[in-house]
Amino acid sequence: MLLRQLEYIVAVEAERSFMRAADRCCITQSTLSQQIKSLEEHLRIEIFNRQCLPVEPTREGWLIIEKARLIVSAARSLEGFAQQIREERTADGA
Amino acid sequence: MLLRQLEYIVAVEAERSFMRAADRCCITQSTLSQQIKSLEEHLRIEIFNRQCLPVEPTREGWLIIEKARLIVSAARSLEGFAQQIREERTADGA
DNA sequence: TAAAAATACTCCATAGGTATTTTAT
DNA sequence: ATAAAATACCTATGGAGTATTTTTA
Repeated sequence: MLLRQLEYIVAVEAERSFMRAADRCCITQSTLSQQIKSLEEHLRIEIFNRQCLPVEPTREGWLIIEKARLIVSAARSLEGFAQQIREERTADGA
Repeated sequence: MLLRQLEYIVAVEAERSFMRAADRCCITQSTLSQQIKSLEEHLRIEIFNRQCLPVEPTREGWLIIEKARLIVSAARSLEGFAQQIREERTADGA
């Protein structure tokens, strides 16, 4: 399970479209589709229902996406925190 | 930044050893060393002080590891949650 | 029939391994 | 001297791309 794959499902939920989500993630629609499929196979849970357009999360997908959002958010927070540390370092002239 | 790399620094903090942490993560010491270096370069923060043995986190490393632990824990929780969903599914006979 | 998602390839970046060297006690 | 971490080098998996084929509405 990759952090990126969690970002992808969060993006699809937000955009309700694989194409737009791919744009947002700066990857192709093909890669997004493959990576989400790969995550679904890993978890053995279908996250999105493609039987309709626009795509929407399955009942189980919603629960996964909710947790994914927290993880993605915490990961971004870690990156931001690292940047903050670096900035404080230069401000100190260290 | 990879989820696995966060697992690696959490393991090193727990084991206070790259070798034992590698064993725990089922990878070689070499891979662990490379992946932690790669993470440190990505964040541009030195997480562990190797000038001493056993290795210990730097001042800044502690802060990163603390946040990493939360993310790793949330990721494990997501995997466990997925398993739970699958079990409920079979229990329902669906 | 016109969008959007899935798939069949191809490529290559990098996670991971083995063997060795360097470093810390 | 010796245990542990770093590094040089290699391999192979899989993340990502292009082109095309299904799908859904």
